[in-house]
Amino acid sequence: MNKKVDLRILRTKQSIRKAFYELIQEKGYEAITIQDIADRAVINRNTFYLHYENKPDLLHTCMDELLSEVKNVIVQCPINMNPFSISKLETVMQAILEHISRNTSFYQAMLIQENRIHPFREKMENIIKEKLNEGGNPAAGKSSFVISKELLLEYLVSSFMGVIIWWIKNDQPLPASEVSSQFSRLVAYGRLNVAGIE
Amino acid sequence: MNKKVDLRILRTKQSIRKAFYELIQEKGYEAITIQDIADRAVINRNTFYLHYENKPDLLHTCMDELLSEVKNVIVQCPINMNPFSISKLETVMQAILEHISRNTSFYQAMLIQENRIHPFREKMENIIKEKLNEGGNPAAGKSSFVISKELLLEYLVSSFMGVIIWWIKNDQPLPASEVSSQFSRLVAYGRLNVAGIE
DNA sequence: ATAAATAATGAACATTATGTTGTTTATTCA
DNA sequence: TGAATAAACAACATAATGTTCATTATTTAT
Repeated sequence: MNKKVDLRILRTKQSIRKAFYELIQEKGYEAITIQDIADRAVINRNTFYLHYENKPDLLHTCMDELLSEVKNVIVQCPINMNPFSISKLETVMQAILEHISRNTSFYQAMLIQENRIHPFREKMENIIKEKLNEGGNPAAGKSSFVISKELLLEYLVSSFMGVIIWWIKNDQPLPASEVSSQFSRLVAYGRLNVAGIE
Repeated sequence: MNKKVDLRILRTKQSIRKAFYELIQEKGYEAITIQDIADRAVINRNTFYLHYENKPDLLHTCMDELLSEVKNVIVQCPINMNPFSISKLETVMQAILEHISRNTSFYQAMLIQENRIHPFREKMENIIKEKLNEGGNPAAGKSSFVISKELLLEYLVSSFMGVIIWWIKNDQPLPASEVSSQFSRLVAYGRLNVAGIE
């Protein structure tokens, strides 16, 4: 029953988190040393090890906290995705974007910073971008086909995340409602119908 | 004019690359030490520094080589994306997938290995997946709207990469032609028309 | 308000990886 | 075969990690 948390622990943990997020944005995760964190948080390096095993441990703890918030946001959407509908997709995305808006610095630290092999993905995307960017307007067409369910899911999720990251990276150039509306229309009707000519 | 490359250099560089790719797949980029690479390549640790500044330098050199190959593949597609068309998109994607097929181990090392904050993206995607996965079948609809060009580009690229990574991760469960065909249809006509009822 | 509990400090230490500098040995090139 | 140079070998300075232990300070609970 006794659930009091020692104030010192609370204070220390808060300082560490704050220092950590700041440092990630300043120099990137990899470059951070425990001493950096200790200095910034104004604690002894030893004290860090009293609360976290090491740097990855701290990282994962922070991530899990953030992600449980996301989970909450999604759960609190009074919506069940079965049957699937575009307006539901739109609602969920908007909720997530608004949640991100409330925690901008966290998400910038987690999703925008360059890190390891991840830049490879970026570089590769840039190359593909170059090619796709040549594209102007599409031609029309219409039909019904078999699509791998897994492929479709992957398609949805990655475009979802892609748009989110784009939105964060560009300091939210559009309102959350607009982004989620455009996104869901793209998903629903496709590039030809939505963005192209008729 | 004299462009002979010393065989010793060639041999050493090859061993280093080979060792590096193997080690990435075995223990992940972060965990690798220069000594690991030297041991595996059967060279002196010092020799490593004769050819690369440090671990990131080696990584980026490897990445750049691979990426220039991708660039080649894309350029060699005798296709200009302007005007945009779905069959062009399909052709380009198929070319890239086939290129990946020819260099599977490289791409697995580069795109699949877990690394740093990147797992955050994965975790977050999983949460969104959970929600989206509830979805069954869609309803119909049709119209024409304004879509942010940047958002559209980001949408395309990230879904493109997402499908590619999915394909690699799952050991190419479908032929390259099938994946690119399904993908481009999704892009063109949207989830409702392609994957849905109607 | 005070005593007991415990968090934080400070210093020391072993360990491991990095990156550098010479010197020596072996291989390649011409 | 001799000159050039890559690779090996050894030694070193530096920096970060993670652990230990005694001491100090703060918080909690009585």
